[in-house]
Amino acid sequence: MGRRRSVSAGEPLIWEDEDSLLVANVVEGVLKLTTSTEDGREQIVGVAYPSDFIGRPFGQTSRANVVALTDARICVFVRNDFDRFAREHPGLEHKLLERTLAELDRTRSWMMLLGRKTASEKIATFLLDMSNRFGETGCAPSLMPANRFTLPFSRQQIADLLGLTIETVSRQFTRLKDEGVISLPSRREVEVIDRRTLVVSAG
Amino acid sequence: MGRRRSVSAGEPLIWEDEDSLLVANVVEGVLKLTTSTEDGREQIVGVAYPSDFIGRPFGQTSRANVVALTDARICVFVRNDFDRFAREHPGLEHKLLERTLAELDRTRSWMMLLGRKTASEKIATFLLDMSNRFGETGCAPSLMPANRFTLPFSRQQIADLLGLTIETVSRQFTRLKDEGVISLPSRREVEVIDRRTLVVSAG
DNA sequence: CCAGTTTTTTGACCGGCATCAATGCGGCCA
DNA sequence: TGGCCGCATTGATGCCGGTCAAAAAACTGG
Repeated sequence: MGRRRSVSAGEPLIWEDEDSLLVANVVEGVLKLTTSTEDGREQIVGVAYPSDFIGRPFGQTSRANVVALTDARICVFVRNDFDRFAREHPGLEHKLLERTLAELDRTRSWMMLLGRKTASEKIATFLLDMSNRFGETGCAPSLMPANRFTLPFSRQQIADLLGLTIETVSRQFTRLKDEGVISLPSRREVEVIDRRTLVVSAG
Repeated sequence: MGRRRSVSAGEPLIWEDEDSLLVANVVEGVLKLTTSTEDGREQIVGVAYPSDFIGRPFGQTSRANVVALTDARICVFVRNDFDRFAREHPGLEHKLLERTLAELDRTRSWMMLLGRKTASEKIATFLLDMSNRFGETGCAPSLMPANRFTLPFSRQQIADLLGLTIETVSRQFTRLKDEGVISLPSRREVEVIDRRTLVVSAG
């Protein structure tokens, strides 16, 4: 009953389709969920990776914008269909509940970062987070964090994720590079050289 | 199957009880969920009001601390019992899912506040939030925000909620008082005089 | 009602991050 | 290959909010 769809990097997802709201599952790629103030300040409030669920079932509509960070493939459902199907299949609802609870946990730990951490702590936490996220590929999940990975974010997006400005993000990156903690083979690539220092300075 | 329990203001909830984890429903009162760094910085990541669910069902354990802000009554369940019961009663799981999704929405909009709003915007947003929250008493829910209410938070707790220091919170309060936007009959009481200004400055 | 304690307010000062501005770099296409 | 455009880096400066310190106000128990 789901319809496959491709979205290319930078493309926003519109959640109305033939006058019915949608929900979706991420099959491949990375997407961002953002909210913004009227004067244009933006905050990334969530990041959706493969197997993550996006959209808002059951009545309410969250007004988060969804934009693909990389080329992505998603599996779209008409919300009313999904709602009905979910109610008839408790196993599905249970899985969705577990995911939502896990997402809430992650979101709450991110609140700690936004409210209380310094710029350098934010960057360190972010890099470790990325490292763990992209280490899950291959064999045992999350046991081996990746020492080298490609960021799905631009500098501006990292800033929007961490509640900083692009300049501060850039300065922190070059500082870590100068201190030999990381190296930056290219704009989007990071290599973690001194993980211990990163862990300590993550706060 | 739930066991009633009273907690007095300031008392932390311990989630282990006879070597089994717990979950609970708030019956009366207000509680805070916090996380903190090793060096003592604290962030309130959630506030639980009557009818809210607290704790972490299904396997995972979130290491948020729960402390009662006011004297409170809660209804406690042994987690394993709750998990089993929930799986056998899809209606309950559905309700819990709806609540969790709503909580996730609220948490995400709080991320915007933490990451991108200024101190005065944070305070204005907070006051409007409180006003709406405590206006729901009586007749039609959330239609009439309260112009006068009692905060369940100390200044320090407001700071921990907004990602500020107690001094900044205090200064913002006195500024709003001096500008005639609010009045402060006592430490914990607030009267909103100029709601429009508050709405505008909430960002 | 008063001494003692905690919470809040106020003040002086400072620093981290934002802001504004300019330069550098890489990718893309003609 | 060269020129352009968007993104990223670097630099100079300023301000908001944090820090440190002290005074004031509000609770507490005797």
